[in-house]
Amino acid sequence: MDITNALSGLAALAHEGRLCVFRLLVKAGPDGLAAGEIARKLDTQPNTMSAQLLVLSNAGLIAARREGRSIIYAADFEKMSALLQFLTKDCCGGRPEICAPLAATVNACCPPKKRRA
Amino acid sequence: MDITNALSGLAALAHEGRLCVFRLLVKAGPDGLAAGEIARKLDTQPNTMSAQLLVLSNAGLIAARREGRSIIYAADFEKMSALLQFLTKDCCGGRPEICAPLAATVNACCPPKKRRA
DNA sequence: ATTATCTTTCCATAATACATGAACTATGGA
DNA sequence: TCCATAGTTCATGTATTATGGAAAGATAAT
Repeated sequence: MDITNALSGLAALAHEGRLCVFRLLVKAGPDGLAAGEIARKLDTQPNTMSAQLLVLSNAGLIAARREGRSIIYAADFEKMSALLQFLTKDCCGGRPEICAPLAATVNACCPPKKRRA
Repeated sequence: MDITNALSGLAALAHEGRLCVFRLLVKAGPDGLAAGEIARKLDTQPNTMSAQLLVLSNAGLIAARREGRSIIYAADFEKMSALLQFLTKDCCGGRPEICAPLAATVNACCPPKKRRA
């Protein structure tokens, strides 16, 4: 993840429609959702949705695969992680208490494996 | 953190100059840096930098305080955490392995307190 | 082959964001 | 008071981006 990559990801998310799409796909998980289904859920026209999906896809935040007539989009969780890592790089300059809230959230979702939290 | 808030944060970061400013301030920590110093470090004109700082400030990602003739900007780490939490909300739908890389990064920076990691 | 469904691409219009020069405000020192 | 330093604000030209109608591409069913 370099800065160009991070910028395209942030720009892709900095748009109400696309942010909703991304969050929807994050919740949907690896199985993803069909383009038309996303458009219906978010009450957006198919061509507009297609453009939004393209932007997210170009940023690498989501990936597309064809299944019959449908095109299924799914969030790319590794890319998302990489983006967040980029933002939190050197986040607290040795002062862990600064980003403790973030750690708490992430650990609530994904508890550390070593020993048990 | 609601979606409007998140959008302004993401939009603020989706700009090369502003992203560099933010990362610089994240590294600088709570002490922050003076506006002019930031402009010099990033080789940007003072008025352009002022506009960039305003956008970040309006998004709540950084905060300003006056010290003599200087205005010191510092990253707002809580806000940053809130934004990342917003993005990772329901991030893995019960599949912790999906966002494990992020957890690893955050924990490397801010190890969980309970027991020792 | 024809038709229906799902999605994308093309194109024109409208809206928004960006960088810069010039002017302005605020603080501190002589 | 006068001046220098530190930042900000304003106006403007430019460029990028978003949207939706119309048409086209791809797949499946009859």
